[in-house]
Amino acid sequence: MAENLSEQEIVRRHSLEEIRKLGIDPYPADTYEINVSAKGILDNYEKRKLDYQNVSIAGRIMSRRVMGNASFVELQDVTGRIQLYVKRDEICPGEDKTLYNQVFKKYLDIGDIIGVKGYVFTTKVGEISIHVSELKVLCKSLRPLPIVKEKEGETFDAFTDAEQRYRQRSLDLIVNPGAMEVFIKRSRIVNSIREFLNEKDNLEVETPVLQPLYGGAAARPFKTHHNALDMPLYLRIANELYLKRLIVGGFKGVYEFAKDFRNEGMDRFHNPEFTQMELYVAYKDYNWMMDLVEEMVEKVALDLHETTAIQVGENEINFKRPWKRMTMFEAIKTYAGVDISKMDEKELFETAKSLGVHVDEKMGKGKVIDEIFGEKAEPNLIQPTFITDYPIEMSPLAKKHREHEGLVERFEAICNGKELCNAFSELNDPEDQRERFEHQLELGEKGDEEAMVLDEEFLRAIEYGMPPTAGLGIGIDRLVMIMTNSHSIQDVIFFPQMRPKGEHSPTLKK
RNA sequence: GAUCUGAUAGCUCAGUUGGUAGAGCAUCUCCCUUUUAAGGAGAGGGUCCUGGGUUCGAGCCCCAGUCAGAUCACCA
Repeated sequence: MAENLSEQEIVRRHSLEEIRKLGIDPYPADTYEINVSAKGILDNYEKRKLDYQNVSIAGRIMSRRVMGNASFVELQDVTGRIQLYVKRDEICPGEDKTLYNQVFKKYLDIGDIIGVKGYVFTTKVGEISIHVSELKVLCKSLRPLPIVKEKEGETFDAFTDAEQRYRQRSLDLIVNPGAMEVFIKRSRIVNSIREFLNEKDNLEVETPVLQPLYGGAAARPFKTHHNALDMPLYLRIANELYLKRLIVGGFKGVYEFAKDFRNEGMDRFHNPEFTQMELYVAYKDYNWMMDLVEEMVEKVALDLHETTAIQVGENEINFKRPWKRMTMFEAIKTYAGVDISKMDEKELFETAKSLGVHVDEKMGKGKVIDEIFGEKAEPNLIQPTFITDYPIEMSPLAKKHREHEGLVERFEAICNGKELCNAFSELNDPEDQRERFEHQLELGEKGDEEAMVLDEEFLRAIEYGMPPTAGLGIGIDRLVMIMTNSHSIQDVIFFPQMRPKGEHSPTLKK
């Protein structure tokens, strides 16, 4: 074991032992009372000096400048950093100078966690600091920390390696001042949505993650096994079919922030587990749902940024209501220059090929339309836009369009060239639903691995009768990416899935 | 899955035509009572991602692999 340790790790273990020998517990159990934050002091000290005569604060040592019998320390808490002025004769008022000379100077390191008490003052050079009168070791750190420094916006020795940041998120959060920001915003976005939906009298619910049949989306699932029941179970790819059963049961509006799992590729837009918020509201349709989505996302933007205009990459995106609305056919006509609304399957294939859109013989009519849209129209949709009325083949859970044959009452909101949410007037005709499932089974037999399976329990539920219902699924990770101008989904998920690597690979020990 | 790029000290990175492995910070030692990306001076620290190959000699060239990033394809 010991021979694997670096010099610095050995030194820190030695310091730990020395601290113990001096009778100091390097990992004390009792609470440390804190009455102030780093940011609080920096923001308010000038105005309210008297309030900072007896401060108590704890945090991590991020830098240290020892000047003999006086030292400067940067202490970091959750709000930021504050400088400490540690003077030997202040923390060691008697003859015994061990706490300063031994413990503080020799055995404490960058990365250790300490608690201090003292008063706030301004140094000669004008930096607001804490004059320390008491210092307590709260946690000894055994690994050296990357030292990131900043001056006038320039960063030195930044800990930027994306792989390291994702694999060691704790470290990322400690040393990169902006790292917490995105996750705090994520939490605020979720709160904002929850607040919005609760306000409108919807009920937050929880439905199974482990499902005997997976459904509600076109995707390949993760499969697992229940030992006692000796049966396969699937990690949910969506919770749609369960939430609709609750609507059958009589709830007016239900929603769930659901972790969904899809056994597919990973890239900057996809993580195998991701969060989706699904909402179902009885006696409403997709037009009503569009209004709701606009209102909700506008509120999220305002809650987060106090403006509806948000810079995302090179684009400024404005979520102010109302958003543009166009049918899928209109979008294709606008951006690809062809009117496909009256075309049969053969004409569609020819059109797709002439547009240079990748199609193959296995694709049905709906799939071809979707391909054309996805390649020609979607990337052009930067400002939030509702695309409505999708081909029926692609939407086995959506209600047939009240006017147009071959279409369903479905919309997606597209933003920055990517889908933001997906919604429809939910199919509540049980016989139609059964036929759609059967069609999916046929697709499955032809080798479509993402085809849905027939869920008899769900059919039984809607045979009792589900009121007309509007349903919505909105990708929370994607929304957070846009709202925080994050380039990759890995930047908005604390622990994105990574291939195990090296000696610390999480392997099962049996 | 495909293509391109990358992996060197705790961190950020250099490393020339193939010829003793480098810097800054961090660490260690000494000095120092208001410094600030780094107070001053000195010292130590390496599985050059892994495994083969070519060569008198490989961090560097060749082959295979691992992991990551970017782009593309599929999915939210």
